[in-house]
Amino acid sequence: MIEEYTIGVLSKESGVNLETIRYYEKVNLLPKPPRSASGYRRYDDNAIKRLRFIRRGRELGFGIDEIKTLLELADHPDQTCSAADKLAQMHLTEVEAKIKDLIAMREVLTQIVACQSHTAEHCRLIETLDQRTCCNHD
Amino acid sequence: MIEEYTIGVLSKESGVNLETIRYYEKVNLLPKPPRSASGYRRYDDNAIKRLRFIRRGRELGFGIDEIKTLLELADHPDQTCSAADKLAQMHLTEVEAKIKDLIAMREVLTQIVACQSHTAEHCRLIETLDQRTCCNHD
DNA sequence: ACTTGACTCTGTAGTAACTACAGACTTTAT
DNA sequence: ATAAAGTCTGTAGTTACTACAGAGTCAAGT
Repeated sequence: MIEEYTIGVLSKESGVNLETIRYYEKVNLLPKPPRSASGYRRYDDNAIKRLRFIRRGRELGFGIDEIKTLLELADHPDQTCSAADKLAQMHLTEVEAKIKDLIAMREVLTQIVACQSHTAEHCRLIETLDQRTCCNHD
Repeated sequence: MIEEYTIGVLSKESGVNLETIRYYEKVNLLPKPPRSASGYRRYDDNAIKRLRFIRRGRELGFGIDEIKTLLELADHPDQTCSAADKLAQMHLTEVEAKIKDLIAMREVLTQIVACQSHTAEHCRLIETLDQRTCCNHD
């Protein structure tokens, strides 16, 4: 049995925003589906699978172009996987760099928030940005 | 002594890209500086201070609009600081949320990278995105 | 004086990944 | 028959820049 879905149903099934689905089509992440007589997009189960694949990729922080590559790899199960391995490794490195940056931010912000501020003159945040003093200056 | 700088010097002194400085002016983060007879921007020490303030704010992850608010607060040292406190607290919450998301990504990616993959059919990354199995499935 | 190179000017367009309409048409339910 | 909900295309807005193009300006060397 071949089920067909409108874009609204596909959106709910895949967890991807309806407008985003059309956007994915425009950037060639999703193939153009067949249309009904009146021009409505008609999707099948394959589209759901593909869209879920994309959503999981996005949740892992992969970019559109990376996901395109991964989809192509997924379509060729006989190819070696070193390209995907490489992508995963590179992406992990980027994620780790972002975590490092954010943790540095968190450290400063935590110190700022931990202090009681009074007027803007002695405000911890503004002091920090002015680089007049730091929070733990006493 | 009032020192004057061209935009190129200001860029080096503040650590902010030259084009970014013009952009900051356009979005009203930096006041329009006076011009030389030939139309060149002329900055003073105050501009350096302000731009460094902005750079530190950006390094802490604050958005342009938030920094605008902080600059106004910094210009009014007699006001209470609760607005800045609130901004810092809100921003810290956002940073913590981002860290949480990225750590979740890192966890999955680390598992994927830790495994030896062979062909795309049994590729950990593609398996994960297909949600066929997870890395630690055996 | 002239030329060369570095600097600066304005304005526009591109980046990533969507999101939000406007205005028109179609389908479904009452 | 009508109204509500769904869908269509195409464009513009979001964030914080970055990258030009094409023109004018300044400083130093010859």
